[in-house]
Amino acid sequence: MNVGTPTIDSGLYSSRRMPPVTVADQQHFAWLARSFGRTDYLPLSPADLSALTETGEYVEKYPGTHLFREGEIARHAYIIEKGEVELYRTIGDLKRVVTRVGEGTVLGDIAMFQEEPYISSAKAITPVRAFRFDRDKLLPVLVKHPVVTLRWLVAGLSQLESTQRRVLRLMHRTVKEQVAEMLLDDADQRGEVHISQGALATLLGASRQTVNEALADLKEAGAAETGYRLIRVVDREALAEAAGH
Amino acid sequence: MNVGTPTIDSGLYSSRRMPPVTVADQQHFAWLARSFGRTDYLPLSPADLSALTETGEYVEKYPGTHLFREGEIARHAYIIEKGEVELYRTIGDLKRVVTRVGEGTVLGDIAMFQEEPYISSAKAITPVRAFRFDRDKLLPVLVKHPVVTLRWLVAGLSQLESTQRRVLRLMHRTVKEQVAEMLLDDADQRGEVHISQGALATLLGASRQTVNEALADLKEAGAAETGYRLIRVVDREALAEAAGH
DNA sequence: CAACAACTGTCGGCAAGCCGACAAACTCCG
DNA sequence: CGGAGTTTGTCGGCTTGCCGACAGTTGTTG
Repeated sequence: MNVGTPTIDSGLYSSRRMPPVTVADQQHFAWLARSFGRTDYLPLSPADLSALTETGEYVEKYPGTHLFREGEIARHAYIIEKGEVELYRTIGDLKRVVTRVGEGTVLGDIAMFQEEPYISSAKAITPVRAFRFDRDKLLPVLVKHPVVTLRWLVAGLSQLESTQRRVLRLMHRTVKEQVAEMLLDDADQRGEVHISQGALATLLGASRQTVNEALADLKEAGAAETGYRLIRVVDREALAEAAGH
Repeated sequence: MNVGTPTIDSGLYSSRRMPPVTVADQQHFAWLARSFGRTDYLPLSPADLSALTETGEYVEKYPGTHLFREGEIARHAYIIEKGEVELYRTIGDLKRVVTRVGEGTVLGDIAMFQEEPYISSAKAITPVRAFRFDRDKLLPVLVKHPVVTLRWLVAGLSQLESTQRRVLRLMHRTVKEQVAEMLLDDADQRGEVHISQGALATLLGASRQTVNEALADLKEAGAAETGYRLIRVVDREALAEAAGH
């Protein structure tokens, strides 16, 4: 989503008593700034950013491992720098996927701020690199840096909006329409989506067979192609058509 | 359409010259504080609260009138003090209900913070009294009062959580289960829900007929009773049973 | 390279739910 | 009181999508 927003605040690295700023630092700062919403709005100050980097540390996760699990007391929030994470809840012995998220998404903050158990589990799908905020360090910093808090707020609210949109996307629509729209939304630069049809079905709350049938229709219409754990967008026009504009 | 919508400024809180603190003030403060999440967590200071009261004013809305409409540039956010508001979006010529909300809910903040058009329309269902925040006044106050911002953040995030829950509630469940759960969640002290079956159907994304059939089942099971624009919970146990625990 | 696990593709039977239609009941208001 | 508008209750026909089953394909691992 935030892809292609290369807004590096020029005056950012001229700050005072900081250690020499490396290229890695610059990338890190720019990335942190981007992650909290649009950069042209209430930009984060260098002080804001460096304060944030001291509220936690980077963690790396292999596919299949958990960032956190449902029920654990939330002491950390995460922001994904690279990779893909699946959020799910277990109800009874059923696993229900809440959503899949990628680069720039903030995770676990809901529970962390309220110091309650995590509402869902977060599992790495691909290799994941994420910044882990420490609650006890973060709160004082947020109180001292209101602009960062405001940014966080905006980021949280836009996530709320996209979830509301997802509600509407689920309601009143056939699986074929949902699949088409999902492909339009989630295809990468090459027009590919790397996901198994089963996982896609879980995301949409449909059965694997029905998703497969929908994909067969889309293939026949020349809108998409499928492979092993792969769906490729061939004709965006046709997909939009199938999604109902 | 907004004919006869009285925008009443309470006049109570026009300060800057430090007015005496009245009983009404205290009630107002307590209510504002409650609305932004749990009070035992990072409590709002009196200074925080009085700062907030100067960032907007009260408005009153008759049933059927709009607090704001989809597409208007968002310059205000609202917090409902009394009454019920329906959030909906129009897609094509279809009206889709996003949600219904009541006392304590914050509205329109997503769009306001980003200074973008409102994403959905907000219409009063019952007589509504709400506090309307003014963007231009609010932002400076938030920057100066980080704790308030943090509270706002927590409020926003818990709304995100309830929306996520709603996604799960919609998926994989029959209309009967959804109706039962909705009744359990939304019944008032007398165990009554005042809503037409048609409106309930729109909320759940189902047809009126199917909802009616589900209610007939629940009636037969002795779990609920129905009347004109009214559903009464008779047996919570049985309802929970029908909802799938 | 062989065996296994995961994934894709397809079929038929069955249930949930939508739609149009219509009668009966209820509210509101002059 | 009476009529208009809204809401409830119910029917049958039809579509979507779920489920179980199974065969074929692709990737992985020892």
